Amino acid sequence: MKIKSSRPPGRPRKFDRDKVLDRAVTTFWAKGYSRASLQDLTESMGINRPSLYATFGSKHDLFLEVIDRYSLTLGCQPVKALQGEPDIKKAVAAFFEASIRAATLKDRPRGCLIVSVAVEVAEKDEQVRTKLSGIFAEIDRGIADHFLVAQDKGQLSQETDPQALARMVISVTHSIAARARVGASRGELSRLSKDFMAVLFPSPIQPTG
Amino acid sequence: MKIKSSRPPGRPRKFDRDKVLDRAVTTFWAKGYSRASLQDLTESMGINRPSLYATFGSKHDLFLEVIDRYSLTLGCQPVKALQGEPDIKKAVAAFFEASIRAATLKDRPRGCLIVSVAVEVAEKDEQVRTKLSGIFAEIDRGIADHFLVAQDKGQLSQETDPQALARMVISVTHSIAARARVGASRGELSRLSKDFMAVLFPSPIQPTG
DNA sequence: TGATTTTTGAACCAATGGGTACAATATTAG
DNA sequence: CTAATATTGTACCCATTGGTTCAAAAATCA
Repeated sequence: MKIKSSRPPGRPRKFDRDKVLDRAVTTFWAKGYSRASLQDLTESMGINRPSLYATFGSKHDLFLEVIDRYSLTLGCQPVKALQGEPDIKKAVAAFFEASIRAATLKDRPRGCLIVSVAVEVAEKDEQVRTKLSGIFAEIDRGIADHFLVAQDKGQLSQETDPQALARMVISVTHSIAARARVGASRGELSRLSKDFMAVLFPSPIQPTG
Repeated sequence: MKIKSSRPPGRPRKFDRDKVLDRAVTTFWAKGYSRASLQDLTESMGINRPSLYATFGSKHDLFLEVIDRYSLTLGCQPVKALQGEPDIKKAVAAFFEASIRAATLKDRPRGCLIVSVAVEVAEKDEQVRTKLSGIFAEIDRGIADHFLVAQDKGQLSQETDPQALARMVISVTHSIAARARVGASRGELSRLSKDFMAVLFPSPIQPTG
């Protein structure tokens, strides 16, 4: 009987796949797909070209993986923040806050890798477009489901369309990403999100919507 | 006394400046800044490299002009549609419709040159970032002013913050641009805008939106 | 006409692009 | 130990990049 060895034969790789992937995320996020050169990428990732190609296939394949990696780490934090908050109003507020935070991190590029970078590529790149289309749908569904549950719990009027509310909330984050990228401050972005909160959850006594 | 000649001395140029600029708009819009090569540009514009450089300076300068050109032509159509409609609700509807149309034209790239392309570049390009920042502010102001006038005409509650409403309406178009770019249909985008209309202008008695 | 001014077109340039070949190295299997 | 396997680093490949040179062409001015 063979015991599965802890390590496969051959020279072991010097780097952690996910760690260098995270570096690639930042590089693509900052420079965009085309202006992130192999030199930029290998330097930021701390590996050399053959390692990159052996591990990820090509620059394009790497970019596809980078999109997934971003979605699974930073990109999903707003949705997680929303899902982690039982009260619906607080959940939306947390969603916006997390979006603003993610789009204005100190040591990261501004905006969103998906909205501010990958979307640009989507026009001429069917693989990217298909992937993004799936990610958009997934986010829509994740948030709509959360609102549906809230509706079942009686936190949301039966008149409200959970899907519609989800799309609206997401559109705010798209705007946050765009505005953050061109230099908007956290304060400005917070104002935007507060405006929406006021409209989506009007206080009962307020005379006009 | 010298009569100003209709044409300056020297060989006349073969092309119309704005016309070739429009072609450049489409090329940058489709391919993004970096993947639009000089070859792509000169081919689509129908001029050769020295003409391009003599007329526009460099690829980068051309891109800056392209952003302006887009803003003055296609990009401003939603705002114009809004301003052309006296009734406020209809004005917002027209704004959304024009945004959707501009983002899903048959013979043009999808999305918005500003939101889907130039914003990506903004991160590492201060000139682009500054320009976009100004354009964003201008759009904000243009729409907020329109709402302010509507408020004076009594079409909008005094409680409403025109600037806030402007930002909200604009955020929808940011989302429209992003979603159009990844393949959303006009129907899907219309649904998004209708959701917003329903929230921004709730009709008390109307049974269906 | 001839002098002047400007644009055009083709060819050219150094630098950079993504991607690879290959020998050296580091590990496991026997 | 030796054989087999897989990664690393250097150095290289050629296509493409943004940008330029320069003579020919096309117009105005005198």
